[in-house]
Amino acid sequence: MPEGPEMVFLKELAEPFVGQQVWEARGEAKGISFDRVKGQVLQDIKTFGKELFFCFPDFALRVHLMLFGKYSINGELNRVLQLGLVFEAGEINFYACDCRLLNAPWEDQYDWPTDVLHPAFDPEKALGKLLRSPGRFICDALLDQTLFAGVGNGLKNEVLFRQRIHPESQVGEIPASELRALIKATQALSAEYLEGKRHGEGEVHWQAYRQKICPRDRVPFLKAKLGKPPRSCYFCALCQRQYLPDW
DNA sequence: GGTTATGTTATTTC
DNA sequence: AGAAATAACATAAC
Repeated sequence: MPEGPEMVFLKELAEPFVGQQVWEARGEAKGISFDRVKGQVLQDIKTFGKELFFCFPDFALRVHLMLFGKYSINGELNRVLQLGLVFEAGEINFYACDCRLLNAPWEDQYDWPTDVLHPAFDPEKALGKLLRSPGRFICDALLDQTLFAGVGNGLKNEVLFRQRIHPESQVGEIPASELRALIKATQALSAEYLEGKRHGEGEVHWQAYRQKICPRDRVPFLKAKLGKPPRSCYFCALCQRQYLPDW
């Protein structure tokens, strides 16, 4: 479920509830006073990276699907309900996820344009932030939500493959032009996946992530846990260049 | 039954 | 104290 484009898509699915009053709020999520939510009018739905926010006048309900999160709109799943909101137009239910209540002014905690899908995402600003840690591996940097909110392990692998960059390349050794292209490709691929969701193309068509053979070189992808902390990387030893210091 | 996994955060360790 | 490693959590598929 949980990379940025999926969350924007979910936001769009839930948009019919905006402007409606919560008829019932329930679930097992700790730290949420469901009494406080009942009767409130949903003002807006926002996303930041992989986080989804149901915005009310004095607070927001934040949902993060983590690894195994599930949701159902106008239906129920056979699991422990974490958060369920019932409106006149229907209901939305969340399971196996992290749900929290954030008190106003909660929006100040987020640097919204850091989200690669935000209209104001600024590739140059991202490049500046990226270069502050020149010694880290690019596979780690791409997953850093303070740099590229919304990028998950799938997008990470895919964009590195597309740009022909080895995951264990050191940020400071990659030419700035390549980094710029990588950042723009990350933004573009996220938008492309969102557009695919909007057109009902269920699953994303991965070229590298979870794939066996490099479609360019017809050789097996290497699969390894790289980075700190280790995360699965799928990459081609032939076409993805590794940038490392000479010595 | 064991391993793996679209992710983050709390706790422990150095 | 603070950085870094480890554990924890939830769930389905192979």
